[in-house]
Amino acid sequence: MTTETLNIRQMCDAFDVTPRTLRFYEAKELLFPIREGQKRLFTKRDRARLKLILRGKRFGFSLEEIRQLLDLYHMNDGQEAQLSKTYVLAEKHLADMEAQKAELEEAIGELKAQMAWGAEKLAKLAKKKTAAA
Amino acid sequence: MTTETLNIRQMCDAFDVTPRTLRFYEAKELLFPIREGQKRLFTKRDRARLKLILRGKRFGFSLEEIRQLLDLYHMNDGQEAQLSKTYVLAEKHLADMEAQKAELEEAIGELKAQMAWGAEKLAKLAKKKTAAA
DNA sequence: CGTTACGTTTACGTGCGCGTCAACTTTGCT
DNA sequence: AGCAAAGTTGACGCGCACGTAAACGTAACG
Repeated sequence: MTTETLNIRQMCDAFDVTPRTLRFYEAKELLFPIREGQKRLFTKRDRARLKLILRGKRFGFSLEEIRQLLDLYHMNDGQEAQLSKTYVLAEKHLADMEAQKAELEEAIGELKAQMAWGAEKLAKLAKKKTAAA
Repeated sequence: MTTETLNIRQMCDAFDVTPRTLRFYEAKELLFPIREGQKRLFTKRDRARLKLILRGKRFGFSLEEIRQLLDLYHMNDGQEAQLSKTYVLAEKHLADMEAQKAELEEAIGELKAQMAWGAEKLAKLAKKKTAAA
């Protein structure tokens, strides 16, 4: 296997974030790196979680919302009592995401239309210039 | 036609925002309500812009990014010099949005998979309870 | 004429997501 | 032993997107 854990620098390079960000996420209980002495070691689980965190951010979720969602992905068998609550939360997020997808598709359509309009205008300007030359 | 312009309260009710938000957007030059005395009147153009602003926010764009994008939607014939620049900007945003759409679809797929896993667990728990009763 | 409702400006405050020191420990060379 | 590199813990700072309170204008209503 490749290196089982990453130190903070490797983690930063791998995900293009700063050490401050990783420590901040740990403070907010989004990541749980293990300690070797006082140094952090990021496990495969942390890498999976960070990927989800960064994705969530791109979708406009707050870190707190993301933290709650991560529970679904990293639920283990000792926490079955919470599973139902987490499931309901996931349903809401799924609905959010699908709504966002629909809106995104609409927005893309509109933007394309606007761009087509702009392209036409630009073509006219180019023509004018050519004619003037 | 219905009311041609809206006062600040009507505008707030129509879009579920606060007066502070509308004034803030005006200060940032995202909206340009006309004045009747010192009171703001929001035109159809402002309503169209606000709709785009709120949409942009949901997609994670900053107000400054949104302000620049709005130029594409409200380009008039006096500003053709800027058109090319705005067009390039729009291309970037379009690429962003399509990338986001792809990622969103992937995320939705993964979340659904996780939820299926969770649903199975829940079913098992329900069974156990039934058996115990 | 007062007062109630709605709007305005000005200005300071707030929560989030980190950036940026400063001061210190630990580790790895040489 | 000495020293630089890498990492750590506070703690304060900052930009964004507003919230919130104070003090004021004005238009309408009884």
